[in-house]
Amino acid sequence: MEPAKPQLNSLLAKLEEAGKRVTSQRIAVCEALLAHNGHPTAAEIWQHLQGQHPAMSQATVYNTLSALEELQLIRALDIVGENHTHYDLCVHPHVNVVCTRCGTIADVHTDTLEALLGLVSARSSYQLAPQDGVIVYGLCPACSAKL
Amino acid sequence: MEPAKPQLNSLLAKLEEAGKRVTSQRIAVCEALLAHNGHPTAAEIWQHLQGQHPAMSQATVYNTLSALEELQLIRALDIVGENHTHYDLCVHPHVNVVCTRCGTIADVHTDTLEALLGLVSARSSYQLAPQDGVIVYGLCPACSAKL
DNA sequence: CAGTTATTTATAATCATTCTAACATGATAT
DNA sequence: ATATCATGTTAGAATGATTATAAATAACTG
Repeated sequence: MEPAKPQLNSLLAKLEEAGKRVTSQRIAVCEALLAHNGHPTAAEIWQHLQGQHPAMSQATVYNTLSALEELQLIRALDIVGENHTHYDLCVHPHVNVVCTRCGTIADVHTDTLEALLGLVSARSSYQLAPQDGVIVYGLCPACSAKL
Repeated sequence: MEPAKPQLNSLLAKLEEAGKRVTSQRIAVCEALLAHNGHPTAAEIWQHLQGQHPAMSQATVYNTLSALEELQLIRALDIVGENHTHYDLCVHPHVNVVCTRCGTIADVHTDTLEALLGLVSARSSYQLAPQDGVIVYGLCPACSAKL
């Protein structure tokens, strides 16, 4: 059901394919991305790396994330009410569900997404590939329980 | 098909209902919102008002937009690749389609939306009300023609 | 190894948004 | 009306995430 999480090696291989150098910093950022089981921000990645790579600059984290995003290995998520950009490791077609209360982001995988986007596409004459991103806002279970 | 654009009077009435004062600045911001046939940013509103209300401060524009958003009369849209927050005047359930190339935002009204949300809701156990917002990224007709 | 290019780093700059404190305005009650 | 008080506005400063800059470093190529 859930598509497998990308492997470190495949990320690094695709960086190399694209003519980017596979530096220790980029390896570390990729490792941190994979270690974070969620939708990390640049700041979270940088903090996570402070222990093992105290010399890593924030600019390098931003640069690496930009490179990965350009290669479509990760996807940027800008969420209303959050001031940091989050990143999604999963680039398979899926929906990101975001809680309007607490900001929690979840991934939803469904095989019918394509068909439904096809209908939206027909109404808008936009070309919608599901890997381009779908964000739905709502209430997460925890927050809706509190009401 | 397309829900009617909100009227100036109804916006102001709802501000008043909520115990907010209907000041000349707030009227002007609402007028500018309605005059902009799209998804304006705070900066665009402020620029548009420079002619008629040269004393209007940017803080007032931001404050008014925040007030309208809290009352759910407009909706904030944070778009990947855009550094300004856009606002959507339409708070009826609909999909915002965003071009990944040029950032153009379109509103799509479709009865398919409910089906999409029902599906996503079942898989995520999030409570999804369609007016909470749905954003789909893709290519607008103009950009896809250029490829 | 030498030369070239990409990458990293620290730091400064940018810039949308928010905060602050003084002032103005509108509502309310005498 | 007038005084009072809460609310709104303003200019300007502060915040803070991200990006730009320029010097130093590391990786590839021949």
